Amino acid sequence: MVVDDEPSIRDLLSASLRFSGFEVLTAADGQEAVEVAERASPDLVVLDVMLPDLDGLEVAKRIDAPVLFLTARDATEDKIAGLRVGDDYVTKPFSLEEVQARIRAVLRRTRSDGAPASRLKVADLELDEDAREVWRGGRQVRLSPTEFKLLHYFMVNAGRVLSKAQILDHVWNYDFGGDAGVVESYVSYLRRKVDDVEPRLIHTLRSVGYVLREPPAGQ
Amino acid sequence: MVVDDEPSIRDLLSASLRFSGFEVLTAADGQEAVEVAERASPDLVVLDVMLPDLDGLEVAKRIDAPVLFLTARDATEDKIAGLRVGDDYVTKPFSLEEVQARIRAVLRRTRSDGAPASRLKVADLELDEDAREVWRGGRQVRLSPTEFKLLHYFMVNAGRVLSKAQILDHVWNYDFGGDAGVVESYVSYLRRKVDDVEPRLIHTLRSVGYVLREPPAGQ
DNA sequence: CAGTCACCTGAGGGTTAGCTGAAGGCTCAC
DNA sequence: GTGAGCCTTCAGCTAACCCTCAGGTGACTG
Repeated sequence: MVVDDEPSIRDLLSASLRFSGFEVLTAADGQEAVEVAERASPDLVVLDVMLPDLDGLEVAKRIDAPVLFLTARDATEDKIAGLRVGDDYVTKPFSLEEVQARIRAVLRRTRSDGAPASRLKVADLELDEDAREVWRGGRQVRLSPTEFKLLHYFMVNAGRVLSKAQILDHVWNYDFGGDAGVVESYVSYLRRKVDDVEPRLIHTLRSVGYVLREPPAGQ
Repeated sequence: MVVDDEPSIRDLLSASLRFSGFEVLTAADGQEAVEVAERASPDLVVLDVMLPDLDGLEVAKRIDAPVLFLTARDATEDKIAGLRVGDDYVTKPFSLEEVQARIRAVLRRTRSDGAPASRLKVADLELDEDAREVWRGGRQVRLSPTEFKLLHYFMVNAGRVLSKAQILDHVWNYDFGGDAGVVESYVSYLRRKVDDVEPRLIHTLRSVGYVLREPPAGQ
């Protein structure tokens, strides 16, 4: 369930989550959130701390589900200190990558703790979401936060061609005004750090976008 | 079993304990506590001394399980003098680290006393929960209470990345209003005391958090 | 084959997260 | 009351990081 009074944020999040295969309900204020949660008992609630009626933390108390808070970058520390175990938060403006990563982490933690081990793998390139570690051919590689988010987005969508606009929308904050040049820069960084050996995994499709995949045998 | 009339405390504790792998029942007052305990015979009861109906000590008498009392910081001494062998207490406001440490200690004492040895170990860093002693590379290190709680939290979660918010929520008291700067200070203290030799075990993940782990061979 | 366009990448500046020394206030023991 | 140890805040500093820009390179087009 997504709870935010701003329609643009609500739509952004719910569209992105639906696309990723989640079932999504929405609510525009605290009152509605509590009611919907009671009827539908969602697995997780994405909840803006600043709501027109009730305080987000108050809403969280009345809901029996883990919560991912959305908060302004400044007003955080003190208030969020009150979050329960299992909850988490993301500061606005966020990127969709960030929100989805946190959602998955919370669900993984909450849900039956037996299995997870969140490891993505493409050829000899491996990424551990929990430990935030990346390996190429057995060698560990250190990535900056943005590099990590970008590589993660590539690996989740391995084999799929991603346009620079798509990448910008998912990996960078939703209010980022800059141009696509920054994507080129970061692809360059990633190539140097994790794609400097054969087989090359990050491929450019001129005037279309990028794709991460293992090249076919005869190439 | 967690017994407290304040829902927020009840939720905080039961969520935290479930997350750590305990099975948790709850009760909101003394009457309910006695009933539930009779049916379910819990291994241990976390019990608020101040309950709306019965006195916590009265409840404890009627329950056949070790008890961890929750008490206000002041009203302690005289009252708690009445606790039985095997029981223990924690003053409000507590930190989750504290409560879990005491719970484990009580269970260890109560349960078949064959196998305690509560020693955590990561690389050449060792921590004894009972003795509250810490060694690095054979040399004993003196830690303040907060330093010890922080290191303990790190070691219990060795290999897992912990955000400053998570650390704040577990190691500091639940009503601590301060900001995350204090975590940085304490990490700094810990580094000086227990992580001033190779291999470094406490690692910073910029804008993510900290992790305690043995660095991989190739780095 | 020349011109154009998309992309690559090195360099540089502004910004921010985190580290740490210092200082003030608190508690507790003596 | 006094001192020691402890907790917390704060500010200056550093290093890492993010983004921009511009020159260069290779690919496609006419």
